[in-house]
Amino acid sequence: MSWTDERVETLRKLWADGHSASQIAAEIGNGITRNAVIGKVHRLGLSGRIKAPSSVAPRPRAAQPRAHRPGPAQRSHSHGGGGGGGGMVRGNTALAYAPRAYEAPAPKPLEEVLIPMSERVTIMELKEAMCRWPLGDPASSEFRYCGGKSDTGVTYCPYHSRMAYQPAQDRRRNQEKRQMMQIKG
DNA sequence: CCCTGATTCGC
DNA sequence: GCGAATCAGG
Repeated sequence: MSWTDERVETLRKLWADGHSASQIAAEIGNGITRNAVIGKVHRLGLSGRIKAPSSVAPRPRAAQPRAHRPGPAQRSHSHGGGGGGGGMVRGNTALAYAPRAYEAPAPKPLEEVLIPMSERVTIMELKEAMCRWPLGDPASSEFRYCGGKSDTGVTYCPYHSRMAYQPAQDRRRNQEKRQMMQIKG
């Protein structure tokens, strides 16, 4: 199998959409591994996604003499290990951030400008039937809760309930894969 | 431990 | 060009 134009298109789309390499590999399937995805991403020149340059230390190159690849079934138990020798999807921290957060001069939350000060409540004013959606920095004295009306025992108001449960849609394909690695060893 | 992307380099 | 092995970080 090789990288067809169709696969490259899928790769670019998913990568730009913030999917992790292992997720894309699982999505394309057909023996495409996470490493293959990353390698292709580099060759396509779209590797630098969202990370800040200072986040990754500039490692010295040509300084890691690696033993020649001995064979397909021989590998030392080191760190990483090529993604676990078939490591698949589970955590996906890449989905946590947007693919365009590299230039954010205003770290202020969006809700802070949308919700008037008068509608927000402190933790002391918070009642059971009030929305507990956090606003701002919890370590700051300016920290407030939404305070919108919510049913007793319900955490959020209808508006924030949607936001809280929005990123719950794709948790399917990794189920079988994760079981394979669970039962091994 | 699990994961992530980055890089190297034999093929 | 491809991708496994490896590295480095969370």
